[in-house]
Amino acid sequence: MPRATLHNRQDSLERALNLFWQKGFHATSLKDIEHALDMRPGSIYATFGSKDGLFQEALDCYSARSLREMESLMASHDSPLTALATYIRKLGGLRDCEVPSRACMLAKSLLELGEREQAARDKVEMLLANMEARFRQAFVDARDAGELIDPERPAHQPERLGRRLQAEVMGLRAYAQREGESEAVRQLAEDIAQDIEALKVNNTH
Amino acid sequence: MPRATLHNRQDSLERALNLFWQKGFHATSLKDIEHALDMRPGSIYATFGSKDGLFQEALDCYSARSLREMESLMASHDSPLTALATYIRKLGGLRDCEVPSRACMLAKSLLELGEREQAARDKVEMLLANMEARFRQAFVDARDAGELIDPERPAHQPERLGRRLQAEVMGLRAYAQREGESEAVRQLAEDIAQDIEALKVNNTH
DNA sequence: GTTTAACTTGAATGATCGCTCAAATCCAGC
DNA sequence: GCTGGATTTGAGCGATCATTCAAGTTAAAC
Repeated sequence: MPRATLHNRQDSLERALNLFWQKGFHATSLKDIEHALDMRPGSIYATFGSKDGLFQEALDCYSARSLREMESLMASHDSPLTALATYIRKLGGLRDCEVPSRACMLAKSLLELGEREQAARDKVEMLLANMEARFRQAFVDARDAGELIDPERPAHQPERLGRRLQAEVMGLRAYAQREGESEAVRQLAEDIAQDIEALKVNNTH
Repeated sequence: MPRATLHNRQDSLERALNLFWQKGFHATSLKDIEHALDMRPGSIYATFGSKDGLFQEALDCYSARSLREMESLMASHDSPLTALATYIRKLGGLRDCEVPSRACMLAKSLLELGEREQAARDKVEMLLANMEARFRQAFVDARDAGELIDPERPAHQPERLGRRLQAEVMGLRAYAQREGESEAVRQLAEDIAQDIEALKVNNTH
């Protein structure tokens, strides 16, 4: 073993993620990446294969982090529905956060990528399906705990609630991408959160 | 007047819109545009000034069409809330439609455009604000007609309902951009539509 | 038929794109 | 200190990017 790598792979991926998340796939150039990672083209290609490959690894990075945060949030609440409402209310503060983009990286990529980036698109689809499955599981947990006020209603099936929540999150975060009063985003999140709490038995609203 | 224009401006704009809507701003090259409009670079620049200028005019074109459709839908229903529910249910059929993209062109552009396309971004923000204002107006009409079941509830203020609807539409259409069963999109739209109808007095649900 | 100005053409521009690879660099093992 | 092989470098590749403009084309006006 005649030489150690100069750069930490995970750290490089986080930096690349921040770039792609902020500027999108097409608007991010190799020049941008070289600067952000402090690596020369040769090293980048030796490590990640291609711009597309780096992008896909960054997507994994983003998705893993998102799922980790979601898991930690679910673990810290007894009630799945309360956890989800908290999740949404946190997104309501996005406008005042310092993040590469307020929009969801997966949604942003879903809308941006075309046929020429089929592999990355497939990955986005899979990661979105994972996220939706996690949402669905939260509603299954809620139902099994007897938390759902009307589990027989078709629209309150975990499958439909999970799907709906994913769409709400994509919509909320797209809305948060707009310039404008942060209070509007907060209110929007509050309204969505209250709709989730309204699914709960014995809720006071 | 020594020569008539060979190409119809509006027709060219529609073609450009379809291209940009499908591929996004960055992934659409002048080559693509030349082919779609059957025009050479010189004509394109003489007519529209720049790729950015053409894009912005295409945005106007999209927004005007969307507002026109919305207006026509509102006019054909006595109840604003029923009209909005119909609007959403129509979006539920997006997966089976032949459109350049299932996603909203404004949302897609909002997520894609960066600081380098500031002028276009500003235009997107304005057009989104217009659309949100139209949604808000529909809820004002519903309230003034006594259609709203609980007009005093904060979350049922027209301003908040309009904002919410815009976010729901962006979320629904982003979700529709995914590959997958068209039935899922239809159910999602149905669930949103029913929530709108639930705002209505004397609704049977 | 000639003039004239608007319109169209397409080769060419410099910049930038993602990417390659031969050479330089570096350090563990001896 | 030397050596071997993994790692890094950066000049440079061909392709493509958005854009320009001098020249060519066209049809209304006279």
